[in-house]
Amino acid sequence: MKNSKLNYLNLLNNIQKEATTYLDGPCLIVAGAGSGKTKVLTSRVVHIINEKKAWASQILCVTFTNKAAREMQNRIGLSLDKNINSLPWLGTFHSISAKFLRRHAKAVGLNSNFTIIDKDDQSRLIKNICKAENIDVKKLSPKFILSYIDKWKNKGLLPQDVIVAKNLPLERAVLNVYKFYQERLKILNTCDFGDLILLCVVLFENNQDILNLYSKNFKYILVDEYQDTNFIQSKWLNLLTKVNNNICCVGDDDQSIYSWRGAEIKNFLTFDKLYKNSKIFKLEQNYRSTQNILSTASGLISNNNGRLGKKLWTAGQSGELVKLNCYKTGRDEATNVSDIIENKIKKKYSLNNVSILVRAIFQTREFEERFLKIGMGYRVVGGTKFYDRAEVKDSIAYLRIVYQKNDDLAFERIINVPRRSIGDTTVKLLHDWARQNKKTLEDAAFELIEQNKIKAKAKVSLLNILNLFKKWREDLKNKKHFELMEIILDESGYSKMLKDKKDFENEGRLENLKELIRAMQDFDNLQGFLEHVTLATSIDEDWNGEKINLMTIHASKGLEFDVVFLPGWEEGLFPHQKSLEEKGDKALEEERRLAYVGITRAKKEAYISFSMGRVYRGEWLESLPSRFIDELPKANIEQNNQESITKEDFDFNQDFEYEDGIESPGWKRLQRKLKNYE
DNA sequence: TAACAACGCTTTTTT
DNA sequence: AGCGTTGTTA
Repeated sequence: MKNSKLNYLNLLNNIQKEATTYLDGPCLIVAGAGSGKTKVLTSRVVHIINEKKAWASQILCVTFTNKAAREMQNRIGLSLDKNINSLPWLGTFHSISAKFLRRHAKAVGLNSNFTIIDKDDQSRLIKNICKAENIDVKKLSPKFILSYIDKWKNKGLLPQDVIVAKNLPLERAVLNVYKFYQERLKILNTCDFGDLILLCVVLFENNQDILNLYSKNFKYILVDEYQDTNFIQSKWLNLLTKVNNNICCVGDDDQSIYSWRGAEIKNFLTFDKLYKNSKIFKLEQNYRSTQNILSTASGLISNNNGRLGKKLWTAGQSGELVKLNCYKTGRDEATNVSDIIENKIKKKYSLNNVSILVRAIFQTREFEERFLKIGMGYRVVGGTKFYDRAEVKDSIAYLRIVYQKNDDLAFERIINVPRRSIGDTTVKLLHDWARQNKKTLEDAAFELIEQNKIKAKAKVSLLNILNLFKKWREDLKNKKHFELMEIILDESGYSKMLKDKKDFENEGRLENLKELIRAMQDFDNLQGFLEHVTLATSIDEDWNGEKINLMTIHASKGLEFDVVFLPGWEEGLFPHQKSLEEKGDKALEEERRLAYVGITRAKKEAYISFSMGRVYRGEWLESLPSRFIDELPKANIEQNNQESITKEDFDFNQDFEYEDGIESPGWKRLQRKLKNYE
């Protein structure tokens, strides 16, 4: 044990060691990209426990993604005694909040088995409200309403707290919907993402005893990615810090990229105002990237104003120059990137350590098409999530309604899937009654059947499915949750529906459901599983196999790769037009930080590229290189002559199919493969 | 109620 | 261009 104790401190540089061992009182660690912030955070936890300053259960550790949480959990587990291998209070803001709320649900008007709803459900609920209130969704779109609600929640405002100026009728209308929305959520015993955090704050503010319980318990609070917290999260933290005043926040102002989600960099920049006598540490030695990569990133970010300011340096090698390539079309870009990977990268690095980082997720498509064509393995991190697939969502909706009978959104989703002749008219009937009586759809169903208000055919099937719900709820008591899933899929006729419709896709759908049942076995109970489903991030998906990674730059935060490709550096795409239109200069700086995050993901090699035009929304658009390209320091960049790229394209005969002109290794391999099939 | 056509919106980023 | 929603017809 002595050994491990020495070990974790010896692995740190001086400033990291200071930051790790400074335990008492608030502190802010400004940690540049690749400066070992996760290492410091985990070492801190280990140090607190080793020094017997607190038990594992007295440490609250908040991260932004489940992946980050898991990684920390692993690292901490490795460095501690066998008998303490996990922190019960390590997780994302959302997962920890859910834990608080389940324990004290009654205090905020919920039942402890509340369900958490996602964007889809939110949207459906808003649509229902609009329908009932005769609001024209074309004039006031659910998306618009939701963005407002989100914004208000991030600022800690429930409907009664929102003040709208008289001359803003639109906002008043939205507020009106917000009121109904919150009311409905309560009746359905559900919360949305925003509620998880906001309701915790409400809980703590209205129940000093509960707040005291926790703020006394948490002797140490650690927060990762602090630059991306929003107002309500910062308040959440502040409340919990009340008794012990030991909060340690880690972050990097240059990596603040979530302002559109309500993140307030102000939290980070004014940390010392909120927490008096706080200590600030700056980690500036970078252990990740070569000097050239680092200088490129630094040069770029130096164009931003209002930075806290830090100078990243490395003791490592200067490495290769950062490559800057120009292509004629988006397709050329994809082709050439795949060729570079084939010719050079693949020989030196594992594909898992190669990543293509894009501004917007649709950009991955061009690359996917290329990789499919040449048979190169890839994974899209953050594309459609497994749990977003229709059949998976349907199955989960069954579980939800069984678990929690108030979940109207689940009820509505599956009541006529598979078809049971419970059509729109019947559902509307249920809706109207439920709304008038402030009850749920299931209550409405029972009541209206009683009153004989439902047509014979629908009535029979409705009774039938309601009985099944009842039976499954019984099953839940004495069967495993994944066994229940099989029973439901069988008895509801869902499996049969998929099997009967014999098209090619349904095979895959059945496979997905098998996978779903398998995935459920990783969880102890239904509640744990359902919570995972909604709070899981897209980044949580498979990391097995030798594959190139494709993802947005946002999704890449906190990750690192040997080689990074950054395509699509064109005005309008990066920096993105929409963001500039909405927020102007502020947005430009955030876009620049995004570029900075992208470059600093690279350990050994970085390739930046742009194309002179690409197909956008079905039509060809000429484009200009991104202004960020001009901001890259020339000394660290190798700019490739675009002539050599374009010439090749002019050479091949236009009569051929486009791809016939390509003689890349990947293309040749594909040809070989096709031959082998013949 | 299912099949099909017409329309219109999309693509910024996500816990 | 491609998808999902809405409207029309049998």
